[in-house]
Amino acid sequence: MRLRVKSDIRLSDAVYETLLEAILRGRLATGEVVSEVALAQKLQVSRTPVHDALRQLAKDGLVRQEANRRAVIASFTAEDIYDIFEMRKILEGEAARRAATRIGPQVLAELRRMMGDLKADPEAPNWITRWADFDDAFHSAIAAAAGSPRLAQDISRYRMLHRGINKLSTTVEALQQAMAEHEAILEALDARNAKASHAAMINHLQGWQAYFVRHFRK
Amino acid sequence: MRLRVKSDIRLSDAVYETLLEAILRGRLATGEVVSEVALAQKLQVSRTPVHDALRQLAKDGLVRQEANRRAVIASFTAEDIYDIFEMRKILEGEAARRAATRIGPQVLAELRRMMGDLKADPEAPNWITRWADFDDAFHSAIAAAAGSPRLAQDISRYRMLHRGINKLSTTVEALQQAMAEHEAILEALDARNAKASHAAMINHLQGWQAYFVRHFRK
DNA sequence: TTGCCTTAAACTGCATGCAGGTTACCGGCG
DNA sequence: CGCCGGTAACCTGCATGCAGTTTAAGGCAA
Repeated sequence: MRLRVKSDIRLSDAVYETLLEAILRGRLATGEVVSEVALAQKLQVSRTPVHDALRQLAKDGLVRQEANRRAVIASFTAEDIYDIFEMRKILEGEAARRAATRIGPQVLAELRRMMGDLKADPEAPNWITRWADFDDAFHSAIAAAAGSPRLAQDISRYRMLHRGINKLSTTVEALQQAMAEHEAILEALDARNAKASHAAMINHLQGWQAYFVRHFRK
Repeated sequence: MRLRVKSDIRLSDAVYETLLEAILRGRLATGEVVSEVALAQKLQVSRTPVHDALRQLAKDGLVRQEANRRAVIASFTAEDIYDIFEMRKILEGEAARRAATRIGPQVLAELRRMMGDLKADPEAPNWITRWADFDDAFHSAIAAAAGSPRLAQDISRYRMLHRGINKLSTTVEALQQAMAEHEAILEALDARNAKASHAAMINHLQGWQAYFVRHFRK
């Protein structure tokens, strides 16, 4: 692990970003215990900014940190996963509803283009990575288009939590299924149909929710 | 201001609680700049736990804290207030919907009792304080009854933000109006009518949203 | 007076030392 | 062989010193 200093002024922010990415990419496994001292050594900083960063991550729900004990990368029960998806359905469902009458045509076109590329080349070697990028762009764009900064931020938080636990290997079939659901959402947005957009998004997330809860293994 | 040491192990948690309460009670005004040094002296602790607490509050959105600058108690624009209520409508509306088929009769009865007490004695000297307690119990109970820990937590966060900016003196008339709306929600819950509960909650918050945005003064 | 510039005081972020509390290893006992 | 207890290493939370930045006060010019 290596410190990534973007344009952060505070060292503690850089540490936060670094640890966040490490967790989301699975380089820090769920349930793993990490000590401030060890992280500080790895990142070549003192314990202070590491301590700060861990407290921020604890507030995000990505780390559990009890007093006087080392931090533990959060692990989730099946109930947690279910609950996180419940929140995504509430928040992203509402975002889709609002985005239907607000999302810009050029954003829509860009999403269509990305999806078309993916569908056109299902055998590409980095297909899954590209799909993840598309998924990210797709959900972020809808969240942003809803026009509420706090809604977008909360959606981002729950998608982050989701990625933090996304260790199970999703099959290509599941992704193809998700793709079809994305397409349905895009169509509803294109038609500026708020109700249909809402329903399509809920349906999409419900499918993933069932999939994740079913394939959940500690 | 005085440090309240509940059963917190960490000093920084105690400082967090203390500052949180100070902000929510208006003892730290919005826009006020506070220095870690000054707070540390007031609370008789070193700067370290104060620093920690301020970063947590920043993550809650109650404090703005740029690098190398003193912390500023968050102030909100009219758009912020509108946005916070949008989130409350989304989250608490959904909570009411779910609570309709889940809330326990004894909880419902307790809420009814509190409301009855308030209605019976509208001239009590501490009526407004008691109303605030009731409002808190009311919304918290519904949030809890929805059965999603994360939904409850997010609702709590936005209600906290709301209280943080609730500096304008609400009139007794407005509270009476809110009381009637609460009654409507209770009736819908009592009837186990999810749709009506949802609508009543949204209606209630919409009323407050309009009220707050209208009476907003920097 | 008003505005600007200089400069000293004040403040934050980070490193580090210390005082507890926690963890883990190891030997002894059952 | 497993379990327990003691002890030593380790770790966290807090205090404090330092370096670099921000803030604010005072003086000078217009």
